Amino acid sequence: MKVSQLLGERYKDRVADIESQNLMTRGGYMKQVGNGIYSLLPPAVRIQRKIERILREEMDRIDGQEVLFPVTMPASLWQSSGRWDSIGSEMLRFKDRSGADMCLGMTHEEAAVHMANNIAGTYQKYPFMIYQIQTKFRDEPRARGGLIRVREFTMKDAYSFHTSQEDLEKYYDRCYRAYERIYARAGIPEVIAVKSDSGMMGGKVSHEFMLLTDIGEDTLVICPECGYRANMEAAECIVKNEADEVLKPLTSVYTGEAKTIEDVCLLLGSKAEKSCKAVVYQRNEDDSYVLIFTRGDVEVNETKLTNYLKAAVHPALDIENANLCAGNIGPVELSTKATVLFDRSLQGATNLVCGANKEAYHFTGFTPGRDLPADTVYIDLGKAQSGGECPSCHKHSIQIRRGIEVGNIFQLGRRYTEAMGMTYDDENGNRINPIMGCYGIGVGRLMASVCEEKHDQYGPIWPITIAPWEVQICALRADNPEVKAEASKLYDELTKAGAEVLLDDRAVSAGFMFSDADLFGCPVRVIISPKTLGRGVVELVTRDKSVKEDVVLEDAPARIVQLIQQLKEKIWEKVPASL
RNA sequence: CGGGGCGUAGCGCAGUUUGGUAGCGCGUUUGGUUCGGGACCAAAAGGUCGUGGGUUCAAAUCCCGUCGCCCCGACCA
Repeated sequence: MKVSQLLGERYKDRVADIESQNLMTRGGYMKQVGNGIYSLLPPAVRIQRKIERILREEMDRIDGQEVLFPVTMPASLWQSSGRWDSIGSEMLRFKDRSGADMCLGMTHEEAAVHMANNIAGTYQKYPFMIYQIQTKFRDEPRARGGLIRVREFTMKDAYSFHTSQEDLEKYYDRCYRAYERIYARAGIPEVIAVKSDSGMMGGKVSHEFMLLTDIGEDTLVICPECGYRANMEAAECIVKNEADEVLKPLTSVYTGEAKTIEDVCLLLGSKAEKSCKAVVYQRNEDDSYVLIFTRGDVEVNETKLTNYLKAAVHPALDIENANLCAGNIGPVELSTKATVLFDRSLQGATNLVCGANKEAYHFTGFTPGRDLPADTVYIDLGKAQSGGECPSCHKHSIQIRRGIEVGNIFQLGRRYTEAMGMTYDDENGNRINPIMGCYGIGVGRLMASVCEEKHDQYGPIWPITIAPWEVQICALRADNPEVKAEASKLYDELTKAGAEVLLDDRAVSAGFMFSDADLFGCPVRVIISPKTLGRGVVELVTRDKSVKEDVVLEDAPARIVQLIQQLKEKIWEKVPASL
């Protein structure tokens, strides 16, 4: 490809806060069409095709069979699993000409079960996995971050079917390994797997693959010592309570206007971790109250709360009513309709400050083990916090980090096969619902994540395995006949040798050409100019500056092909063996 | 869905307070001079001022509606 022919413009000025969005917009990779909806230009499509190729190879390697599900589906398919009603407005629905309800696919468990049903009626077909690479539409309430969080995107989604939990787990591990290979091959071996909350997908075990970065939207809990890694949504919260030797009596103290934890603690000379607070939520379904008592410095993890209650909740809207309950240790009689829960952070705590069930008063000397009923149940509902105890090794302190979710794997169980009546006959002729797993990777998000991880202030530094072109030739002074001829010759020779080459043949100034080249981010750059030709050489540099050398003109094609090979091998060094 | 902001040339913006000939920078086209990190000179093209209505002699500007985009929050497979 010649830059003079390439569709797309590069821009000099910054256009977005998130670097991948900024660089990919400035570099002419994409153009926004609407909120969370983008068109991709040739460089981005080339990257996307290469990522898709890696995905296909790795899915095929774990015995996947590529299929294609429809984007538009009838409501009846989604009604058969119950999700037509359980999924909210993030699924885009519409009616066809006859008035029938339709929707755009946001995931394809239903379609996968529909396809597999009846054609996998005997245990002898199992296990098997089907996957597709296709467009999804999710009507996100708030798209942001360029390709990181969009409404329409390309996704690789895979669905496996098994006759036993053991078999699913074995396959799950293979897929886990395949994912590690995918990220390594795409040039970001830094991606880590974390335990995650399964959310509405159902099922028990699930992992998310995360790229650690400050702009990530997920919060992660990591133990740097033992390797414990979990999404904040799923992370256990363990805080230490050192019991005081002397237990003070429960005493009511006048605290006046002081209401917040900070104010009360300041007034009474206490610390947040020596206090107890109540947080009030309401169930979405009937607005009934849920009170959670936690240690003063511990936040409520709403995901864990939702999972425990098996009901969606929202922070209490009615502030007056909420205040009435908040901060009191004996709220049951105040609000009999409320569900009252005690967080594990209170277990073993002593001499706390807490609300006294009376306006302008607080208790001191509150010791849950003494002052609450003996049968009080303490549940883990807290948000893990930096410095807290690692739930795995129980020795070290956890860290809180941010990450982008670049993929996930779920053990789904029989949730869909049962609901949709998919069965197979086992050895004894019994009809059994197969067990499922599902495995997703967003292609565009992966591309943006690589950009996020691999760039400098001038542009992306694409790993050679997914770079839009492997080599860019910068022909400085393309108006010079000799430069033009040599650049063109090198372009032909490299292309013939199988390299993917971008030739900048425009008669623009050097600075302009180099800036554009930085935005293209090709791993290998060749510079030909009257100056280099005067010495009978071309300049060879890598985008990451690790290689910089002059090469004699006639040796250039061979050396460049060799360098490409070396860069590829470097990527493969970090790719683990497949299972 | 709540709060805030913005829609004027391909891109970025000024002009709106106080109504009166549509502006600037970048980019584009043509010609010339330059030439190793976003060069310079000259000329030119390019806009239903998001959109619908209203007020007015007169609306980018004032009023009402509507659509779209951005940011914060809620939400999120």
